[in-house]
Amino acid sequence: MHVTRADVARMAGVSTATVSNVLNSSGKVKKSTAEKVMKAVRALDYSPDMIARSMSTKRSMQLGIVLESLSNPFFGDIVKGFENAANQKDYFVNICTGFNKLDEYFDNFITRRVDGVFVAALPYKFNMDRIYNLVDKGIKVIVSGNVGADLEKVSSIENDYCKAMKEIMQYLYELGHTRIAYLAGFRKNMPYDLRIKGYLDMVRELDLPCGEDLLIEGNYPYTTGMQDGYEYARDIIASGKKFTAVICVNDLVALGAIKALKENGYKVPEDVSVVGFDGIEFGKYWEPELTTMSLDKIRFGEKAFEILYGDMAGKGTASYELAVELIVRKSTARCRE
Amino acid sequence: MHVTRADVARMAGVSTATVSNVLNSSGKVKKSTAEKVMKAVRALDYSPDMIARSMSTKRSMQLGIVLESLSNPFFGDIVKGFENAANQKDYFVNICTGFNKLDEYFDNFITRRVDGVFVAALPYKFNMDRIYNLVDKGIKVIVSGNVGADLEKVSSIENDYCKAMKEIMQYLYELGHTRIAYLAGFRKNMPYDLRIKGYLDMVRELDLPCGEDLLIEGNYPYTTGMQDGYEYARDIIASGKKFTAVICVNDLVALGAIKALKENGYKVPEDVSVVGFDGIEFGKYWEPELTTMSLDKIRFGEKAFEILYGDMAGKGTASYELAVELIVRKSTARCRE
DNA sequence: CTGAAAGCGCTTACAG
DNA sequence: CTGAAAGCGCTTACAG
Repeated sequence: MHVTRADVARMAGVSTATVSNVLNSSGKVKKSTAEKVMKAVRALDYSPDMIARSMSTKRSMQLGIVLESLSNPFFGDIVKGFENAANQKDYFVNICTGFNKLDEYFDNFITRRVDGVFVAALPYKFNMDRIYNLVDKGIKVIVSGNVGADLEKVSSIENDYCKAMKEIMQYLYELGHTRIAYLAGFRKNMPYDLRIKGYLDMVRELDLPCGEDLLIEGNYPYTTGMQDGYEYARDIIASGKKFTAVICVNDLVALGAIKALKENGYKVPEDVSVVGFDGIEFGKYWEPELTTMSLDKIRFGEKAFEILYGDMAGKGTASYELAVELIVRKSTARCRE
Repeated sequence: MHVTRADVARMAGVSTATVSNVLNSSGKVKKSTAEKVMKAVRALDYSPDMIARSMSTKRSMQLGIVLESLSNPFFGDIVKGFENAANQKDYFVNICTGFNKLDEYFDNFITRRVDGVFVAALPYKFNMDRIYNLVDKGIKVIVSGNVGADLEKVSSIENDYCKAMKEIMQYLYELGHTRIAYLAGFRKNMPYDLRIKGYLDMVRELDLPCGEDLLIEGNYPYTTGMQDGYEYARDIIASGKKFTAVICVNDLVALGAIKALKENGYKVPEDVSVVGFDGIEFGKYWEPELTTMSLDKIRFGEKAFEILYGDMAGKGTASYELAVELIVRKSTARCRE
């Protein structure tokens, strides 16, 4: 049979309240009593029922993390960082990865009484009102991706992508590149990618001859895998536009783009320099090794949890911006001519 | 305030039992009553409390999936397949990714009353007794990785790696290769990788001149990422052993190995052919494109859930073997000489 | 077809 | 320092 607190209490000759008190180490139980209780716990191989516990405490000790895909190791690392940090504090994390059913997840969060959720999905996938609805129900949330969320209600964690992009542009410019393409993955009017803003700002600031002509927008559903990079690069080559450098919205896109470039007779970096974002491990082994704007993905996940934890502990929402770092490898070089 | 079944019942002018009956669509409620109830549900924006529900039903509708890492997209895809299938049946899945704290997870599964768990971690990481302990507590489990588990107690899902390996060997042999190395990642005496068995069998069957000399064992902690592949390949090159083909325990290792090979002046596939396992997307974009023994990772995750679901539904344990398929690309070629 | 009531296994003031 | 009791929000026989 299933052993409960009552069994333990009976064996130890105390009340269930006392068992609770020792198990939750409230410190208000005499040492000798506590020992009796622990002995019974061990003897019966008793393990507390978290569900019953949640029922009383109104805290499920469950978190949700929602993201579209795990095919990009970038997200895998973020999940890992988040989950490990959460676990340290006795939270379990539910992974929610779906491309088309985010709404269902939000309903589930409410009905399952999760304590908090980390939304790392593409923002165009959901409605901010759904998020606020969670908050109204007492669920803390942290978002990522420049959703333009009300920071009184939800926390946020971002990378300084605008600055990062400017840094890349500056770097490329100093290498002599002026015809710099950007494989953006998203569309210009989508507000959540500050990379686009950084790019456009620099095009103007540096007075680049290409203007906005080399900003290659993405197409619905805006996936950003290797295949997409391959296709975007193939398209821009086919268009006949001239360029000597291409920045990509992430490393996967960059890797796919390099493939297309090579197939079409371009040498990387001799003919065209390529830069990615994310700093996934693969880039280091690519040929040529990928120059990338890297960030600490594990740390990103950990930090997201910390902020969420703070909010759950009553400290209120917070926002944070992670540092990114340009890692120069072999896919970029001085512009020839 | 938080709205409960009692509120709904009051508004609809029925008992809470009736509300339950319509919400669980037991079909024993008059249509007109059900409509009254649903109207109240909507009016109050009521959502059921799964925790309270679990409390009565003794089912948490939570699953666990444990794996070491998400850095390899191979696992990301498996998680995705598993999670999506689980979600279809109203299960939430807890992701448990830790390299060193598997035991904690097992305790948590019990205390949190998960209904089932999918253990996709390296078997040397845990003790089978811990798994059986879960089963004794009523938690269904499915394992992967040839743990030599008692199939009366737990389900299993495997790939036919032994056969797959033999197929690769045969393929390479027909291409004229006889000095075929295997970067095994694990040690020979570890029982859970049937690839090793397949390799050794074929070495004998084909009467290969290398004997066991080209079986390169892994070192603790037996990680199998690109860095590892890079190092294993570097080591075998340094050893001076002659080989014309190398099979790798997974694609990541293969990709790292190719990098090391190239750096040391070997051309792939002209000088040495390389084959991986898994069929992750990256291989397709590599240079050269990677020949690999591929399997449907999403399907793998889905199938694992199906089996677990069957067990949870009382159908008992089951075991399943997934088909794998050799995808020949550009990293393998006829042996010259 | 519907309702009263017991029960699921905890926690937490409150009394003593 | 310890215990009796109410409460958390559901489900499920069982009566009617």
